[in-house]
Amino acid sequence: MTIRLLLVDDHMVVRTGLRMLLEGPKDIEIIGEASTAKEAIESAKNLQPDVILMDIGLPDMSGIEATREIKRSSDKIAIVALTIHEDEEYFFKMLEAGASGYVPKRAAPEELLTAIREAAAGEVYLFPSMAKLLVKDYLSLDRSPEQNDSLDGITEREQEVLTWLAEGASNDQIAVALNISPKTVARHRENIMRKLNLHSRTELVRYAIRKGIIKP
Amino acid sequence: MTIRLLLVDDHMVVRTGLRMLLEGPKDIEIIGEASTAKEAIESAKNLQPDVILMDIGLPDMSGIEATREIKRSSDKIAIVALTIHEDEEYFFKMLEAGASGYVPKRAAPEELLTAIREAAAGEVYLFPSMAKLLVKDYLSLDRSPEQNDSLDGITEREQEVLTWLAEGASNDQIAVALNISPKTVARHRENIMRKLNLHSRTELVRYAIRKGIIKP
DNA sequence: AAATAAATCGGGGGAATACCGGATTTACTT
DNA sequence: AAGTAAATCCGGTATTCCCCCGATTTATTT
Repeated sequence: MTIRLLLVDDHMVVRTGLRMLLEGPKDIEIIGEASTAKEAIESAKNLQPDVILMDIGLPDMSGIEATREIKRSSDKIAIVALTIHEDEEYFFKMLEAGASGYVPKRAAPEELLTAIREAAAGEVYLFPSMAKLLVKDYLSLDRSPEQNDSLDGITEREQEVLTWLAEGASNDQIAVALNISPKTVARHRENIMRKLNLHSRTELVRYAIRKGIIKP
Repeated sequence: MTIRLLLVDDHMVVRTGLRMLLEGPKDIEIIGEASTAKEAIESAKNLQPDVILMDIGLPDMSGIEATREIKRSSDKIAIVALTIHEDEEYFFKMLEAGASGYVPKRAAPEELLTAIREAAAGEVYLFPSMAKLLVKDYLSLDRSPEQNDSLDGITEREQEVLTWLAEGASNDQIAVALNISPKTVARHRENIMRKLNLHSRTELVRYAIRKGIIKP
């Protein structure tokens, strides 16, 4: 099975160079070329390639938008970005658009081939400098709903009340839900606030979101 | 400049195999071996290798913990995970521990070499199936502080008030902060709530967090 | 000049909140 | 058996909130 490939780049010389490079391997077959985003979208629809090699800097609209458009109509088509841009912004936007690979033009030919083959196989190839960015981003995120315990001595019932409070329920609503007196709810709330050193419902909501008790 | 490498794997045959593979390239020099996590931590401290090739399944403690420990004391040492595990859990934990590369044992020798070289260069190499997992995770996160535009017709002043409200300030506090009457603050709040179709301060807090106006 | 929108200020009423006090029952610990 | 902690309930009060009504000034648009 050969990989049916569509080339998208606005420079003829680049396309020609890529042809020379990619027509060597027997598992790749170039079935079309496009020099604008509009052409790319058209060709993608008509040719249904396995993989598209997509430049980002195109004359009419960016390869990112083209990627988004193509992935919307045919999700099966894998798209590999091949670009001069190595900054976070384009990279992350391309990922969001649905790209399966990201290769800077300075990369070795071998890497481009790998990216195309992995994309065709449903995998994702990221150039190491790009992978570094993504990992950095991953680590920067507080994956820290500090989940679970360590709610500083909050009892089970109080946690229950806390959840309702954080969801925005009034004392009366909670009372009905838990089948207890509104005064009891208020009492629980007071205890919670004292233990957590909070002083209003709004602080309580933020606390609950931080702890992952409720979603924003 | 050769890359000074430390091998960590509890199976001698594996280490021997890796030696055969890695002693070919002239840019890599194996300066040590370890068969347990404890040994690995020791050797890392003493030898200060450029890169460590780390197995995850070790007899005394996991390669993940060893990685965490080594990165804590010597951040400059790059660590590449080489393992049979291809599930999300180990992968993400290894990233969090500070790994610069993740290569399954089924990978081609070339890929392992690439990973080592990229890690030595300060980059990150991820095996395509792993990259796919990371991208999937990236996309799954609501990177959705839908950034401040389209706040549904909220005026500048109202946004200012909204920020204070969400931070948990009372009308009076906001009045002092903005040097206006508490009644004006209340009026702004009313307008905000009407425009956003919210009905309490708690809803307002969650809205603000969703929109990225304030942090949890 | 008229219209519109934004920002400011005010009154009033009913509801809910935040915080204080005390109390009982149950259950687990020492 | 005494003690502690949790969960429940009750009353009171000052404060704040939520929502309705109104208004003026200023700036921009038409």
